[in-house]
Amino acid sequence: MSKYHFNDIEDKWQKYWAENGTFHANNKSEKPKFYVLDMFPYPSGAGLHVGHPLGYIASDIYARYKRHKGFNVLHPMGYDSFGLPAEQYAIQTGQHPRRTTEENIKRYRKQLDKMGFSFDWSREVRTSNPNYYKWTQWIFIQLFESWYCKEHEKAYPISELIKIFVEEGNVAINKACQIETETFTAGEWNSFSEKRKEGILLQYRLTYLAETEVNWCPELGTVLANDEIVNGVSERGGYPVVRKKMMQWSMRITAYAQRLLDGLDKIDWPQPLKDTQTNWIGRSEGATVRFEIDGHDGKIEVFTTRPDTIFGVSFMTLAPEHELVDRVTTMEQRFEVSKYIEATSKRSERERMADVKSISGVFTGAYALHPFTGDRIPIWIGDYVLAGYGTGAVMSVPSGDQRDYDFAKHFEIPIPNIFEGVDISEEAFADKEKTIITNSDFLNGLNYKDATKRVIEALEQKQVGEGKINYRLRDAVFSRQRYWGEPFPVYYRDGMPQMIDVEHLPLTLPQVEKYLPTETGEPPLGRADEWAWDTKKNSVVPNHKIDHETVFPLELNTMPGWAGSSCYMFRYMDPNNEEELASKVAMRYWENVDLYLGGSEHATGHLLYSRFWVKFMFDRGYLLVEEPVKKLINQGMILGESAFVHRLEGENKLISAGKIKGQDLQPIHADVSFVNTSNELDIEAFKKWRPDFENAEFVTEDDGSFKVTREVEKMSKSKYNVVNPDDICERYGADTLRMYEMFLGPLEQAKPWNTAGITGVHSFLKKFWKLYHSGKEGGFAVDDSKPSKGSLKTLHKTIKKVEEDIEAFSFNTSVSTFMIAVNELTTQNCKSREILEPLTILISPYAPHVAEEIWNLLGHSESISTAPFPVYDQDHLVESSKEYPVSFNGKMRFKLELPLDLDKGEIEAAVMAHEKTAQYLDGRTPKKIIVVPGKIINIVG
RNA sequence: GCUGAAGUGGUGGAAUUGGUAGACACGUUGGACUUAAAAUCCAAUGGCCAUUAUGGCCGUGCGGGUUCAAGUCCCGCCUUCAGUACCA
Repeated sequence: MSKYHFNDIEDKWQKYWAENGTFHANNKSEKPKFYVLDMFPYPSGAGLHVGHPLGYIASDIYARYKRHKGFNVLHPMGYDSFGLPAEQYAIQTGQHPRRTTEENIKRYRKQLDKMGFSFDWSREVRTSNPNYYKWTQWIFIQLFESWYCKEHEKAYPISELIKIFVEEGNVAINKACQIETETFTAGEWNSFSEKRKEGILLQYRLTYLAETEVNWCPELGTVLANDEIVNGVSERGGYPVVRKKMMQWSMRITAYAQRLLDGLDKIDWPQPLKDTQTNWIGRSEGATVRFEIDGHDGKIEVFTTRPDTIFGVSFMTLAPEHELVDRVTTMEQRFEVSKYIEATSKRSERERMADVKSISGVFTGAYALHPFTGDRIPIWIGDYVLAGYGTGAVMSVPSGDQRDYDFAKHFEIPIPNIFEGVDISEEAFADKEKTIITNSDFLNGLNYKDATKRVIEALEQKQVGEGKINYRLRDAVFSRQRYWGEPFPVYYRDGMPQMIDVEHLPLTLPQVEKYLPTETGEPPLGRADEWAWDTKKNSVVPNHKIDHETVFPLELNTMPGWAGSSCYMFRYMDPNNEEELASKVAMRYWENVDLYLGGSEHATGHLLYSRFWVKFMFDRGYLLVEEPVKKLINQGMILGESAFVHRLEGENKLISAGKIKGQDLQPIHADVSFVNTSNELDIEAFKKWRPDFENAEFVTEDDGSFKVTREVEKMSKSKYNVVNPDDICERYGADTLRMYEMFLGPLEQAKPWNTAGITGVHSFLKKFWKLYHSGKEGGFAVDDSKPSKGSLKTLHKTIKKVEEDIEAFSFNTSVSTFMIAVNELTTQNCKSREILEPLTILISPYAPHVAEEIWNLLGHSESISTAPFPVYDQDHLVESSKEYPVSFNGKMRFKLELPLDLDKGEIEAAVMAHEKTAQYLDGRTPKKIIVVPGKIINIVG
């Protein structure tokens, strides 16, 4: 075999790896462990395009490298197989989502196998598999059975909370944990009915049922989380979203806000991603203040980050949805107010967001009382105040906040100045650092920091407010009105949710006729005939048996997409365990993910929820670590280069790119497979694909070719710019694909795919192959000859560089290093086993198939994966002497031939002794000479 | 608006701590082999000027600064991309 027949080699080794279980990780090993994980894919019907495997290739390179380095590597893969597309396909075709999902998974697996990844497939998990989602349901039950103690910043079993209620009521615990519910004594608690007790406990559980205002998407017939909405429309499909009140399961992620923030310091994640999570959590320090209402027993509570400006308050503003609006509005203003509230409620979220500039509001006629001066402060309603943040009410300080300022100007409300030496005639003054408070009684003359401290003390003393930390983070709605998701292990007795006993899990999805919501607006599970829970038999029974004594209705909602992906990384450690999510032994060994690769789009979804669940599981002792992932890398997206032909507006005439000059044109996507690397369109293929252009006139270039224009867009089927990895593997081989994807540019950067450049990497692999096959008649020729000094240097230079590059995830530059090495060794006609064997190991993480084949030809019976990584030997990098360039005023002046065994001082002395050197052009003498071995000598003046 | 990242040849991109800018690859041009094409190999390739070999000047988005020395550090701008957005 003298030619590089990549297809044969790849088939052979993929088969060998599968048969020998080469990449099976063992839970018991003397070696140190290393856990490399990819974000598992949703198996979509479109299959993989060349963009998808980028991260998998990078993680695979790292996994193989770590194996060479002597680690026991866990590198699993699975499928996030619950999801909306399969359900929508089911709605259209009536086919069960399980079936389409399984078909898609088969296709994915085939494509992944073709690329030669070193996944341990024996550990595969699928979120839609009952053996797996049993554990998702189990975690849900644990969350239900837990509450969060703010005082200790930790989750505890709900039984401990009940004990506290029985013994001392909830006054103390509410105060300590900053929970605001009705208070009761121990005696009262004990006299409550079971139902009432359950209702109270529900307000403390980490997952709870509550009527919440949710983002309802009528088109999708479901509720969406904040991170599933982009620009006011659904992320999937782009449908409008409206606010609606519904009874929903929620996750009390807000309990963990501070710990989620603190944990970021301990993990090695990209700074932009950490910043996104920090912003999302949105911690702000300030105070709550309670304003009494004149002639009314209610109080308006506000949150402010600027309590120091409290003497600048000239009005209060409530969100239109605020519960006090109705109660405080005076008779005179009632008409105006209801008119305003109706108008704002009609405006969709999207309009409200788009229209930030226009100011609207209405006076309620009521007045609040200033906590210190007792002044009457008018209470207004304005839609610039959001119901969902803080308390939904603000104390408006027009001199210190631009929005308050604009509102006051618009409605001609006074703007008292409380800042010393500041002109507020044009705009508000919001610079905390330069603030000196004036016209403010006991705060006069103080800066922001001192004034804040003083005013909080005063508020607390008068019991009208206190210092408070507020978070932007909202509790996560956990219910979805869908079929293709995890069913809740929940039935309802007397309207109160009850958990199904853990030993009767999983609760599996029932059959339904259609996957649409019911006519009455219930979720698809409302269509199931058999969806009731028999508490005696502990099994699902037909709905007509519901008697509310022993048989109860089951929850109709299913869980959201992120439920299954929050703890899956732990299931890989022990995927077939029937008793636990994973055994303690396995978890103690694998700890958590050492390296996680995936896209940055999961910053505020999966990655935040996962951290939340893991912290909870840690609190309750089910997990031994507090963070799921130690190091995370966001790979950049590979974009597509779409091709466009241009049609003359209103005519059946297509204009080649070079003939476009200012005509009215309509760009039309052309499939990129009809376009060659010089942007020439295959007109016949295009006509066949779009028969509507069969008779179109093609205005070509002068040479008769028809050219398209190119544009970089997201790679997608609908843009006809998808490049299929199978085709690339067929034509150039998986090794070429893998190396080329790495060579394309820095891993973390978004970059367009361009097949044209692939020949460079492909010819490198051919050269690499030829390095071993240049014997007589092209036979395999490696010998035991002593390597030349040059070859040794090439090898050790390569080891050093490649090792550094892999550790820094600069996979693109290490491919260049290989190219240089192979070129040099070819020039040197190197045949020495001492060089070529380690070189093979170096390349194997990038080009595993060809390396494995060569390794085999070199006479090894074991797979190359277990070979030890070559050790770099500095001695071989250094020659006996070297010509040193000497730099001088930044420009190279001359070169000096010096032996290399000199130390720095000796080299400096040698340079100083050289009479021409020791002077600058202006005659000054350098004070110091800096020697950088192997590179340059610097003279410092 | 806020936060973050980034601006280097025709193109993708290298450049370790401030130390020969443009590695490596694509593309382009020329050459070898071939009846021819493909494949392969060799050479040139930032710009401008000079050319008898040796050379010279400019050059990392723009304007300043620090330094013997700046793509890299500092100050002030411009542009692009991403995230987020009435968060009190």
